[in-house]
Amino acid sequence: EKQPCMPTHPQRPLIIKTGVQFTTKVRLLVKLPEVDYQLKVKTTFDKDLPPGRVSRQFFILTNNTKVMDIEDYSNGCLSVEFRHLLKERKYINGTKGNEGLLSVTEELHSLSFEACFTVQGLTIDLETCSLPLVVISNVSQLAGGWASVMWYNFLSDEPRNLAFFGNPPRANWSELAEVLSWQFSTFAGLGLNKEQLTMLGEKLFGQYPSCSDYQVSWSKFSKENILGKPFSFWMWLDSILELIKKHLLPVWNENYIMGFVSKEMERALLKDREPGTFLLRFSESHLGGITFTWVQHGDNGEVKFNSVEPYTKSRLSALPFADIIRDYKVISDGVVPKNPLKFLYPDIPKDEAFGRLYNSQPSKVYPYIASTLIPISELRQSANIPPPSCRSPEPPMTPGEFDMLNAQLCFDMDDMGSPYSE
Amino acid sequence: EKQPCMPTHPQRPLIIKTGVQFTTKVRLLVKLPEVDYQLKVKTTFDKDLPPGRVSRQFFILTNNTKVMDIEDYSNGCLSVEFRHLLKERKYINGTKGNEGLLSVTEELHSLSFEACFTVQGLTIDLETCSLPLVVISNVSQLAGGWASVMWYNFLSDEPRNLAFFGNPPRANWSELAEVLSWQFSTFAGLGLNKEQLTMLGEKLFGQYPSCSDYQVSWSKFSKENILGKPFSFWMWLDSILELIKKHLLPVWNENYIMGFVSKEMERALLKDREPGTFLLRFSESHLGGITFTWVQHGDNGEVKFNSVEPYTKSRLSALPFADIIRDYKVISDGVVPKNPLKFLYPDIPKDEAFGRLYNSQPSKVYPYIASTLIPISELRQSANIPPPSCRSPEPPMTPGEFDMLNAQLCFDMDDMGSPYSE
DNA sequence: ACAGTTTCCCGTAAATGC
DNA sequence: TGCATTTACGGGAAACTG
Repeated sequence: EKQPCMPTHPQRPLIIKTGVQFTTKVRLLVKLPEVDYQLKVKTTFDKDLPPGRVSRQFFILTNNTKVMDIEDYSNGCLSVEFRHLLKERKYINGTKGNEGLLSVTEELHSLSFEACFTVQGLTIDLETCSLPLVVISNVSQLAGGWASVMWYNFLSDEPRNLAFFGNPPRANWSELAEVLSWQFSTFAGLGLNKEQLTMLGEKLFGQYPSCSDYQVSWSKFSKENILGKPFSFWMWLDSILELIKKHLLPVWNENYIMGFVSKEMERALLKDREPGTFLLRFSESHLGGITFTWVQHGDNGEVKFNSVEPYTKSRLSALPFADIIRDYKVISDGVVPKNPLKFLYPDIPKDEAFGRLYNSQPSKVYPYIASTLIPISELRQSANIPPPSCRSPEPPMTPGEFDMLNAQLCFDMDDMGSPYSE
Repeated sequence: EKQPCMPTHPQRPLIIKTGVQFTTKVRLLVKLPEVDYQLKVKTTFDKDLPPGRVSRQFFILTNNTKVMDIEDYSNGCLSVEFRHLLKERKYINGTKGNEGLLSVTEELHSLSFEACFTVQGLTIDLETCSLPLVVISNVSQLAGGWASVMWYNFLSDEPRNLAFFGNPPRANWSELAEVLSWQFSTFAGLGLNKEQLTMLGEKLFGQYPSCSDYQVSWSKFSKENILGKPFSFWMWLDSILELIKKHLLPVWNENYIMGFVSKEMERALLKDREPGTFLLRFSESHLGGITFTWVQHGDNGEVKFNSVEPYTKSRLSALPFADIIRDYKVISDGVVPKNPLKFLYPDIPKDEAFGRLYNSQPSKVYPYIASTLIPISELRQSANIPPPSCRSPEPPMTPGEFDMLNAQLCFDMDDMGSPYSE
């Protein structure tokens, strides 16, 4: 009869941050005969939690009951706004079993809603509760929390299995890929295409043929670090989502960022292209970085590839990415600097692609001389040697432009709060 | 017998921000005969405030009494740490008189400390209170609050005149100048010299001969906007202090920033200098900006001056100022870009002055090509016309290098809390 | 010592009050 | 409506805590 849902961090529901206010909506689905009846709803955090399961205990700071008025009732929806959830004592719960191995973002909580009313001499108790919630204390934990929320709602059909991460199930890659693409389409506006997802699959499984029924463990997805890197697969992917959201939105949505391409594939794609052809790719070695790679021909006709040092959020907040592409210059030994970027892969003239996205105009600040920042690379001969062993022949592949899936995803997080009622 | 003082915001004592913890120290100056006596000290905010004088009322959130233990007592100093001061109801105090004209940063408060103890059958009550305090709710009010604290402690000899800003006295320019110089020396490390102070005086009084006994009103100092500008004199000066503190500290302390020079003076200084001689000056038109002006010779031998668009904190956090000076380039119509900055005024070769301060080295990020941001100006002929009417002859003046006062200032804010005892 | 977690709090943006 | 003031909270960093 009631439907709870949990918007908190925009676009990342079911995550609550301590000290930050959050809102809850509860909807009464039955029509009450008495219209002027005032329904009091009480909200409790972690109402009847199995003790010893959770190591942190929280409570709601503000008044936890609210009256559902007639006007609220008219649209059948009661909205309650709470402020500030605060941490209390910690259970030192024995650290036995794998409980102790759970991180805070794997610890699931819930909100309970209770109401009681009398109709025609009949006393009716209503109770419902939210989907599992993750409680964080700093935005730095948001990515980890969101991984949990995704994994739970993607792989569990139980409404409230707070012990889910004691033994989390694996995901089929083909289904996980859909979830990841959907992340990009809701978070950034445009999902991932087949090639991009293939590259992500290879990051998880290695260079196997794209057999799509591998399984991914929760640990591999978001807990273990990628081999040789100090971050997990999801942390890496989320850093890219954040980068897109804050600094690359228009470029991403114009579908100009190939983004997920292995270096080998990148070279295979570029090698037969016009010199000055470039593509945009996310850094695999650092969190939240984007680089461009362009192809050029050396003096004796051999093909050379160059990639700039990836741009991170701090650089991009000094200079928008489209302007970097417009203004980027390579200077070598006193020659007039030139922009090596001519065609966005496969063959779109740079200004045709990015023209509309250029931002910074020279400001008119009379009597001063306007000044802009120009990203510049000094290219000495020695800096331009191709890496030792990367001339292995690449498997041929149809380059082709991106054609996005735009699949109608049946899994829609906006509805996550409503799959059941009591 | 007790001395209260008030460190809160580092370097800006006597300002308390709501929601941010602050500490108070109270010292007992008499030696008590009974050594093992425990002294309880109670702290009250705005204990006996004349009602109707203050429009906001605050209270201390945490436990406001603390015991002074023997070990605390051994160094004669009790330190109490409080958390979070919160705003309560506002007096709507009639808005009569000029009370209504006071801004929050002019509203003075105080902390009272009380203790009671019995020695040899004699009951002794102790009470003391702090110097006037300013309560702010956001760092954006810090500059305004600090102006008040300075003005009060500089011009009032009363320990606790909370109505001070109902009719604040004027300051003698010669004394105010010392306070301002002292601000730079405590805040940034190096004070202001005579020439710099003269320029500041002219900003306040106009182009009069440097008669040093003008008086500055409180309003002119920090309330009224500078003619034609959307900020007051102190707001402007404080924005520069902040800029120095965050982005220019080494350059400032090396005494390389002339900073406060009128444009006329600047031209007079530069006009006979070697082409490529430049000086560093703070923007007068915008808050927290620094620019450099260099002299060059035109085709037909005439002297030309150029200034870049001032660099503000956002630009400087993308690129340190010394690196900007090192890398700055002017490009005009396809010519190889050149750095026009050669000698720091009067004649120090640029790299000799700034060499030690250069930061960013091309990062080694194999296999990527390192990339840096270069500040660049495109100089077309049309952009280089001297402003309409600024060729009036300048009064001659000895240029000379900076020789700082380094005056031993007798007014030391660190001791502000201790000038009286009960 | 150290890593996971929380607290602290500046500084921008938005909301609120007058 | 505009300005003054407060609140909100992201994000970097320090502090905490087992």
